Amino acid sequence: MIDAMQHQELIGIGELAKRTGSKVETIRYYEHQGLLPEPMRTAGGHRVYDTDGVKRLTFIRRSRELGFSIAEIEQLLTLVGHNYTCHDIREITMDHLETIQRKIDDLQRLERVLTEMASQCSDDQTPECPIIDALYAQAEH
Amino acid sequence: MIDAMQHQELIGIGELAKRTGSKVETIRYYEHQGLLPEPMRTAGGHRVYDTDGVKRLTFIRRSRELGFSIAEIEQLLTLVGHNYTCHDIREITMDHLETIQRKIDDLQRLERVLTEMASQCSDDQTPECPIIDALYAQAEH
DNA sequence: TATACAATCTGTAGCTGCTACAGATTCAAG
DNA sequence: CTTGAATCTGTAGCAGCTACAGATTGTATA
Repeated sequence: MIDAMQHQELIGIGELAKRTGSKVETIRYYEHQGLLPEPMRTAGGHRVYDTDGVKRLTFIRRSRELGFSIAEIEQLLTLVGHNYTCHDIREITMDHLETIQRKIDDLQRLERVLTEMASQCSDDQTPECPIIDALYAQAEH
Repeated sequence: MIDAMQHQELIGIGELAKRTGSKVETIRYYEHQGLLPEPMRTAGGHRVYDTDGVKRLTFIRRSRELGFSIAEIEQLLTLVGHNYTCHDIREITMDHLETIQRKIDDLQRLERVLTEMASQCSDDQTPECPIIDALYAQAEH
């Protein structure tokens, strides 16, 4: 039992930031948002983290890199802490995937319209520009 | 000369919003940001717009729909007001296009990674999930 | 004309996900 | 013990709106 409380490496917020590729302010922000629990403190009030802190923040950072929102990460972390199934997790992931695909579709539409517009430009020194004309035009439908 | 100052239809901010598909608050926001000039007022202080207002706001709204930022729209409007060439306008458009293409690339990378992850899920009721494993894993490089 | 109700007014706070200060304190090394 | 780096709290800023609150104005009907 006492052996179970093994020596844990304790680190400050700067070291945590370095190990997870975060910024110190971002860590405090996550704490404030409830993504990270309030850590232990030194006598002077500085935050102290153990390896659990590193793991949790790594999870958060990787999730953010994959475009999950703070709210989605909260969901994931809550599930992970309670009882989750692979099915639950996959569902959240698939929802997120749909959001991303919608964004891609939207941007590709913009890309097509802008490319088409630019292709009609003379690209010379005259003040006649089909792009400007198009922007002033009322939306047709 | 006097004939040049023809009867202009004057409308309130609500009607302007309706005609351009904006919200009233958005119009005031654009004014505050300097995209729209300060309009005339009634004796009581309500904003009054003419057809120029409609045209300018239409321009802004169409530009926003195409993803141009407020700053880019300011550039475009300044050019349009001064002396612009088709070349100038096309350049701003091409810059914007590049930004959009970068975003598409980023999102497509996410899409690939997430699809790959989800494909490895058993999608069943067990608490073993390759997505969670991947999120906890340290980034390799 | 009186009244009611809609529209508009200004100003401020909230959203997302951080980032960047300021000014005070604490920690660690020499 | 001193110095300088790290950390502390709290607040404001970024984009592009949106959403109030509380006061005023405009307009249509009785």
